[in-house]
Amino acid sequence: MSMGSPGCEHTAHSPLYISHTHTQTMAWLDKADDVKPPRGLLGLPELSWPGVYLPCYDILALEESPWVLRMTEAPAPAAPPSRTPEPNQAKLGQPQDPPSGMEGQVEERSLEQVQTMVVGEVLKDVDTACKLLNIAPDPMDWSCVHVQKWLLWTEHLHKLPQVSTMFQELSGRDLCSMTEADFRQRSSQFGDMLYAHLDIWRSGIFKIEDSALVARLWGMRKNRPAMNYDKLSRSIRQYYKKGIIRKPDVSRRLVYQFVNPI
DNA sequence: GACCAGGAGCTCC
DNA sequence: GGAGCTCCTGGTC
Repeated sequence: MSMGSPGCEHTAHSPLYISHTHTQTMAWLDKADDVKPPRGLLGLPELSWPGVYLPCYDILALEESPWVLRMTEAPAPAAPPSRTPEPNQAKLGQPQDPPSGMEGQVEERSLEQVQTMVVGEVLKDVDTACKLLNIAPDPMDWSCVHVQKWLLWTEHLHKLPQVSTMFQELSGRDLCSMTEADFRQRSSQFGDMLYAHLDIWRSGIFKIEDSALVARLWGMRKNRPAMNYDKLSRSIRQYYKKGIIRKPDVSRRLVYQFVNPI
């Protein structure tokens, strides 16, 4: 794959890229030396594709809310400081007594929604960063320059101090081989946050939780009322030929993987 | 029964 | 002509 070369000018897709409705954004991204993320232009409609599951965050997006996730394997990344309007968000990552009754359900739902928002926003940021920085979606392909670009962008996005200076001379491969403890060693305050963000970048695999629901919503999006999963899956298989989607190496039912563009 | 894979025909732009 | 939907057959789990 050639996308890893420094200065490469291609426009990379997000690991979660499904289709391409952001032509307007692409037009100015190509000449973006200024890496300030366009906060108001982060929209990527397909990222809120309902009924899709992300293994590392156990995310299931439903029709009523863009993203719903269940925390079973990994915590959501730390909330960006600039995106913390809800009081509940301060509770992320903190141990809590299990809620009880209606009040507990409401609180749990609020927490889910906040977590949903955070992860959804981070996933949008991934796609935006790929285009803004001209870097590959797969961190394994990053050069040292790309790593620094990513760090500078993350600094800017989350108003961090100069963490990039603590990760110099590291390629993407080096970065991916580091543990969370390694990250914390380099930045005790923000290492875990950076590690969580990198973890999202490394995720290319998703699972369809409710095939019927996904098919129904796909039909709504495509204005095909008769859509069902049989037809949807046929469409997905068409993406195999285009190199957009494939089955993971260990094939499982309803599990697909986005393919990095060449 | 549900999912997977792929061929072939069709419609739409 | 390409993209995507639809229908179909056959296979696997």
